[in-house]
Amino acid sequence: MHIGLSESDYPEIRNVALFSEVADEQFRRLLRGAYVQNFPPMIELVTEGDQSDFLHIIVSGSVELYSSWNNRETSIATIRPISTFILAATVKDAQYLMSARTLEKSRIILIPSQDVRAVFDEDYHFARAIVTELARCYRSSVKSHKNLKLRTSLERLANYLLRQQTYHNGRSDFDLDLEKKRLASLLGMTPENLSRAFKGLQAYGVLVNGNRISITNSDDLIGFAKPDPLIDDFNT
Amino acid sequence: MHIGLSESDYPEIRNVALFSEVADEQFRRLLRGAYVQNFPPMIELVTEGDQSDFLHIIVSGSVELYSSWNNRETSIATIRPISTFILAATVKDAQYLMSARTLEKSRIILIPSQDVRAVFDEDYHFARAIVTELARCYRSSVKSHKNLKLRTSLERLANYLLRQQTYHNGRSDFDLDLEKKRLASLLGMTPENLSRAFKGLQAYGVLVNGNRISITNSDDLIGFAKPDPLIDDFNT
DNA sequence: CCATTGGCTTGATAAATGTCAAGCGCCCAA
DNA sequence: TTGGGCGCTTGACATTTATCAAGCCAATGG
Repeated sequence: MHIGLSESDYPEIRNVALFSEVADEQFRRLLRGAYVQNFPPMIELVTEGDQSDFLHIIVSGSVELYSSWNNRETSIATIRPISTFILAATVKDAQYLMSARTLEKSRIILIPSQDVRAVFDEDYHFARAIVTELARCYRSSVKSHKNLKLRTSLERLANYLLRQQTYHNGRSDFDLDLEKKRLASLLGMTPENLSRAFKGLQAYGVLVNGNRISITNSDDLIGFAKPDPLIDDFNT
Repeated sequence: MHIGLSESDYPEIRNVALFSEVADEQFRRLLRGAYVQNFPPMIELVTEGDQSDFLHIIVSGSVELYSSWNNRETSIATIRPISTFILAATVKDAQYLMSARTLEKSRIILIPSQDVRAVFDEDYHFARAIVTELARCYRSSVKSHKNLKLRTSLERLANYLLRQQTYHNGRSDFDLDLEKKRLASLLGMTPENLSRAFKGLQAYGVLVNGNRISITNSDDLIGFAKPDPLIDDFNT
């Protein structure tokens, strides 16, 4: 199951922002102890509460970060290539705060956490990249917090759709890349409520047909959703 | 209003975890451009959307981080000495995502963001400390996210009270260190609802008298609140 | 092919939370 | 001293959201 990385994988990993500036020697050291694995869908990669052994990098597929308490479960984020996840636990050498599972067949690189910390200590560019990535994750968590506390579920859905539309280059039609029940959990509501919320957005020109979304009147939807770069932009 | 730092302030600042390991030369450089100011209560120190000019360190008093959207406002955290805030915007050279205001008369040190970034580039220990602090902030934001999505308002209040009790060394009586309306906002509810939530916790041995809280039966309250280190511990 | 499963939707209902209005009590400044 | 403002509480009510039960439909596997 565990397969060492081959040199042919290296260029791809170099493309991950975290590693693009690392000195060659340190880069090789990072990958020397690394594994790459292909996972089927719905495999639990990480369990909250466990000690952080590996930094994970998703190369293809998709991964859901989620968390449980008292028999309830909530989706916290979906991760798509190419990206790392659970970096904070790795740098702090602490317990995972979230669990992670594959949603589809996914290819994941695992780098031993201790190697990440060691290279952090030796390579300035890597340290800089880690700080940038951590700051990005932190800020994105704060945005998510604002989204949850300042908006109703209908507003969260409306803004989610607008973000998806942007992601699809502004097309008026696009497919949801997530099961609706997971989207509901991500947005902090029940699947039943999500169904009703989609109905509620018909009044603002949103048509739903299975996974297909059509936004017939962007201005109308924007008028309702009031998107805000300090909540909805992933890059600020 | 702006007052340069004097050398007598240095030892105090050294105690901030972020600076404890910085080389002396870099430490002096950081503080050379810094200011210290005393602010009255309810002064807006930082406005969301503004560019990050200074890293803030609170030396005494208390500061509320909050955010607004569409005429709604929510409290996100309260910061107490000695601690920094809004570090992520500083290291990313980005816009503030939250506003900050003093709650009481507070003493704040302001270090130009560019100096922070410059010293980060030169001093390894400082870089390490920034990463640790960022990871801590990120993880605390994730905990807060879990708290909001996995728990009802009554459960959030119950766990808040248990955390406060721990902070007060487990005493059965202690004072809230926050106005109730701010606590309500922090916990994601209205002041009216907080009043009723306190009533609802009477059944688990919580007595409220003004700002005074008495927890007459910790086990009972713990049984209801089900505190979880992965949500409620600040140090993991 | 059929039966089963799981995701999704819908309606009815319940629970949680918010809103509005009123009143109490405390603090502070005129 | 007193009047107003503000924080807090309470009650009545509205809205939002969740829960439960049933049914539809598409995908899947025997």
